[in-house]
Amino acid sequence: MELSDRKKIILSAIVEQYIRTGEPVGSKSLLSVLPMSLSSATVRNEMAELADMGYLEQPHTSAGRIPSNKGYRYYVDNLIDHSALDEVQKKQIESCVLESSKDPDKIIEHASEALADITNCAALSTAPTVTGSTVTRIELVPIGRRTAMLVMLTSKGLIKSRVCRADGDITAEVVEKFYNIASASLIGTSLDEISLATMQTLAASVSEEIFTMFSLLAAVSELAHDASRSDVILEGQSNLLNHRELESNTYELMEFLRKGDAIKSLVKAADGKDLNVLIGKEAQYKQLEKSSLILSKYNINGNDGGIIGVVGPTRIDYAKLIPSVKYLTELVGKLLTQALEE
Amino acid sequence: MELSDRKKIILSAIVEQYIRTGEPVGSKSLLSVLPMSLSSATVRNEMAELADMGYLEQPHTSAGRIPSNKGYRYYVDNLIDHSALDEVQKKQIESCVLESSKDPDKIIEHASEALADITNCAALSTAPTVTGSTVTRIELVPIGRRTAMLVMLTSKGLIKSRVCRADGDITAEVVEKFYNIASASLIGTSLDEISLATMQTLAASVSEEIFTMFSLLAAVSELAHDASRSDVILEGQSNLLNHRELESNTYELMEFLRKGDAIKSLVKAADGKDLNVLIGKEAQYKQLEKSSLILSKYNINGNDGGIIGVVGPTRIDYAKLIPSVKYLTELVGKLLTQALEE
DNA sequence: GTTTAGCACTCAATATGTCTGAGTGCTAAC
DNA sequence: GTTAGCACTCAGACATATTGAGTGCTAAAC
Repeated sequence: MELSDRKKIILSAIVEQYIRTGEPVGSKSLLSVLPMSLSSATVRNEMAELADMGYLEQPHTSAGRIPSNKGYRYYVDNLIDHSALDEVQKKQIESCVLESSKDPDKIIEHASEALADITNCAALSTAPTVTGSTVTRIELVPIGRRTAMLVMLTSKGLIKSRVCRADGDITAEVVEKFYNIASASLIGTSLDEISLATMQTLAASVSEEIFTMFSLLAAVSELAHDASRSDVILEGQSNLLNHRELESNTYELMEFLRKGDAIKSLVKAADGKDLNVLIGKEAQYKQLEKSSLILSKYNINGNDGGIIGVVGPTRIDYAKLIPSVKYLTELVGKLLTQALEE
Repeated sequence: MELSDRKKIILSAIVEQYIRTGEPVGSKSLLSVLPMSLSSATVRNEMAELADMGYLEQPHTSAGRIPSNKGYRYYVDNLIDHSALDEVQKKQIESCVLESSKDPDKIIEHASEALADITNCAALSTAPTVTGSTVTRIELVPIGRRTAMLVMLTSKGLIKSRVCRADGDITAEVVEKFYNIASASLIGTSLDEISLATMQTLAASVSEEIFTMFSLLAAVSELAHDASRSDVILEGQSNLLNHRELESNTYELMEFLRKGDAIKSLVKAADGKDLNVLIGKEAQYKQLEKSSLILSKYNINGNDGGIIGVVGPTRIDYAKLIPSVKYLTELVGKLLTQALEE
């Protein structure tokens, strides 16, 4: 399966030229970018062999070659340097990301926005995963007669809050009772254990103001559910319109990304490795068969955080984007570690 | 400027058929949908006159007619019933909107999502306006050694919160000092007065822990700024891809909507009236010249709230969508009034 | 005066045919 | 193993008919 050096050079040149121009690459036009001097016939022979081996394909008989998925795969795995980030890029990423606020959600959102802009692709990201985290604290801040702010803190440092409205007045006693219940039955439990049903039984245990208490506890369960949902955030979808090879099914692609369920499972599957590149059909979804994903994990305090990545056409500039995405996630990791530091 | 009854019927039929089919409407094909029996020649004469008057235009000599902006305008203003909502639609809207949570932001977001789905257009919305509102309360809930949750309540019932991180430990004294400053200098001031600069001078007035205090106050200003920003929320952009008459410049349109500045000013301009329909060039933006907006205001407790509306091609089903949007905003208004009730 | 039938005319869309050129595969010579 | 040369392929561009939905106009019918 090992390719000769010359084949490597030729494959690499074809991939790069195709990525640049979007046109099938012919033997003749390749000559000018090859480092050695060869005739077009020789190149043709090499290309024919590469095609036989499955690295290239031909849109039609009398056209040049384009890389197959396998070709891209080989290129990504063996022919490029995943850390070769040029200074200009680096600076650009830094300037975009570092001017961010200190709110963790904002940092991630902002970073994916920047990524979408820089790459001219759609960017996707997930907030830090909370799987397995427990509730470490719950605050109830009364605001109106029947409204309050609910703040929940989890063992992994994630903070979630929401406004909630009770079906009865939130008196000092209610607040106190709420704290009693919370510290007795909520603190220390894992997020997935807090369902509407368990809250219901919990509320039933109080003697008075059941309804008030229940509406508060229901809000807690919504909040817990919200926190563990870890939606995929999508930015710069409209960039996908700029890639004409996606044109035929941009709508399907955008809907697919928007729905988020499938992409969530992909992202989850990618969670193991630091960097994940999915090329075309490798992603196993019909809607993605003309697209590639570059997903990279960020770490918070050395632990798994979430994922940031890009979606573009298979004909994406891997050599430039892979290092960019990697670098971006490193930066985001650092920023988040800082932001969540006690 | 008044049209004869027959012209009204014909114009209405043309608009409706064009909306349905997307094809220029010819005199012959109109016959079948007209309530009276006429020859195609007569209809042709009427159509020629309507075209002379500017209500119709012709894509090319040998094609049928399509409504001009003026034609749509007449149709919207005089030929349809803005409240004629059929029961099925009504039920559909209700079922989508009512199952919403109690968080105001979520209600609006959810409603626009539903609207986008129902109409197959992009939906846009703004959170309740805060112009002129003042800060009525600020809560600082310490969470970690250096992190806290900041909650701000405004005179119009809007609640905003965020996590903030201080450049020093948030001790009990700091919290107390913060409350002193807040009640002395923040409560009662209007949101736009809370700038980073004023916070800076405010922080300078404290003797100790200037940096800690400043970082907290800076977060307050960010929060105030956030609250008064009133971004335009966009849902279902991908639906725009389904309208082939927008195809040529979907990207420009989507970017235009995403950027939000221009659309914000449009929405603001629309704020006066309960219902606003902008057809094609009426919106004064080149990117919108093939689109129409239907914007409707929701009220909270009888006061101005925000805007919810749809963006689609000029060839949009006004007769169906106008009542739908209107009804949706009424529902949302009720829900929000309920949710924000003390 | 309004309505209608009839007819010549227009023009986008479609189909058909031809040409061109970039690119290939193969063979035979270097 | 490399290269020159040549026959072959085929998408895309271009020119040219064909079709048909639709128009405007006129003159007759109501």
